[in-house]
Formats: sequence, structure tokens, C-alpha cells
Amino acid sequence: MYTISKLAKEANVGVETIRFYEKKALLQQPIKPSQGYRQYTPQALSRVLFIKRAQHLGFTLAEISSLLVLSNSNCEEVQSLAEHKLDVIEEKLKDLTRLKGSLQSLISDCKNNTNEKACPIIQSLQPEKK
Amino acid sequence: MYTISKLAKEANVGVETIRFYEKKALLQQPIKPSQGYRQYTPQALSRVLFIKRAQHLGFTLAEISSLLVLSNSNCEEVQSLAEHKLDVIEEKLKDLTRLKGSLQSLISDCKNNTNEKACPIIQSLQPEKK
DNA sequence: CTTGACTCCGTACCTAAGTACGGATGTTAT
DNA sequence: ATAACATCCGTACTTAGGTACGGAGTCAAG
Repeated sequence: MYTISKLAKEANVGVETIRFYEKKALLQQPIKPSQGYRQYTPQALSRVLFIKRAQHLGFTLAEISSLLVLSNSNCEEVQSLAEHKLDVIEEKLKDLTRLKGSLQSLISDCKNNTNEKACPIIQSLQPEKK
Repeated sequence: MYTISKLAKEANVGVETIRFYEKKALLQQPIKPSQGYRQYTPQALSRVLFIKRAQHLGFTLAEISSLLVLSNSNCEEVQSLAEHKLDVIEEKLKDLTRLKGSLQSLISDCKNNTNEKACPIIQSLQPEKK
């Protein structure tokens, strides 16, 4: 059993984060003993670690909430959530790759530029005159 | 010359966005004729379009602010800002690629899974018992 | 000269995932 | 039993980039 600060420390998050997850119903609030502080079980720790791992996989807290609901029953739906997330990630990868190409070519233009006044990057951002 | 709503329309942004950019000093507020509405010059339109293009290249408004300050003088600093942005993008690309691999392997585990109860994705998120 | 559309301006609200504050209460060590 | 620390709880603040609201003033058409 843990106090809130020990739980937070074990999970490597702030105390406020625990309380935040409770508000968001990602974490069940342990019944407060009418006297004294709340006690957290090892299951609560598991839950927080689960949340943190899922975040590292790129899931938002809202999605993690769904994962937790589905986790006891439905492998297919979990899989479909993961596939959707994969699509989003692939979309972002495409965008960033395109971005990278544009920036690289602008920077290389800059390096070939001897004219100090007309920076090719700035030029490229100027809209054409109408 | 444009009214604010015509400017916004030309630039394909909301009226509120123009006002927001003025607050952020990305856009100079035209002097308000003591009577009546403000008039925007074609230069103001160019400026808004510049901002939107730079955003598409992945620059934040704060960075665009720097770009605008530098744009009249210093190609080298503009280039260095772009290089920094490129580094950040490459870092993000690495992270996303790693993420994509993890998700793909979890999804493929799911597909090989015949046991409906134990979803491999959920399993992988469970911390080991201590 | 009045109606309807547009503008001005400050302020509040939005998402996401927390972080910070502050007063009241509870616990622990001396 | 009192100091020092921990917890409880509600509320406000943070970043980024806007969006929405509401009351007042202004402008153009009929």
C-alpha cells in the first residue's frame, strides 16, 4: 500500500498527476478511510504505469480511457483502435517527410546564395504579387 | 485597400485571426481613421499570406515573429533558424518511426492471436508484477 | 431615418495534459 | 504537545493558436 506521494514517486509522476487522473476517471479513487489519508494498492500503481506506457505508444488520455474499458473484453476493438492510431502516425510521417524535403531544399538554396540581402527562404515565403 | 473581413477572406482566415495576429504583433495595426473602420493595405495581405506559408513549413508563430524581424537583414540567421527547425523535424520523424514499428508489431501479434481474452496489446501495456 | 450588416474591443472559452496555489486538516517526530 | 511535513480539495494558471460572445459604434441602402 502506498500514500499518494509514494505512488507518484514509484510511477515517476507528480502527485498532482495522480489526482488529475482520478478526476479524469482513469484511476479509481480509493475509498478514503474516514480518518486519515487514502491508501493506494499495487493495482493502482499498475494502472498508472499502464497509462504511461500507452502514452509512450502515442495514445492520448481519452484513448487510454477507451483502452481501459475494452481491455477486459475485446481484443478486436483494441486492435482497431491501434490500427487507427497507426494510420494517424503514418499520416504525420508523410507530412513531416514532405516538410523536411522543403526545408532542406530551402537551406541548400541559402548555402548557394552569395547575395546577403535576398535570403531565399524569405523570398520563398513572399507571396507573388498580384 | 481592404476592410478586415475582406482581408480575412483574401487570406482565407477568420476575422478573429487577423485581430489575433495584431495582438501578437505579427501584423501591424493600421492607424484607425478617427472616424470609421480600419483600412488594410495589400502589404498587410502579403504579411498574412507569409505567416500562413511559414506555418505550413512547420514554424510556430513565435518563430515566424523572429523570421519577420530577421527578414530584412540577415540571411545567415534565417538559415540557422531553418536548420534548427530541420533538426526538430528529424527528431520527430525518428520518434514516430519507432512508434510505428512498435504499433505494427503489436497489431500483428493481435492478428495471430486466437485467444479472445488475452489481447496482446493490453498484455504489453501491463507492467510486470514485482 | 431606420434597418441590417459590418466593425471595434475586451473578455472568456476551447483542447491536452498537466502544474501551481493556498487554506484546512491529518500525521509523525521530538 | 507542538513543530514540521503530508494530504485534501477546489480553483486558477500554463502553452499554442485560435474561436466565440456581447454591447456599442459605424456604414450603406432603401
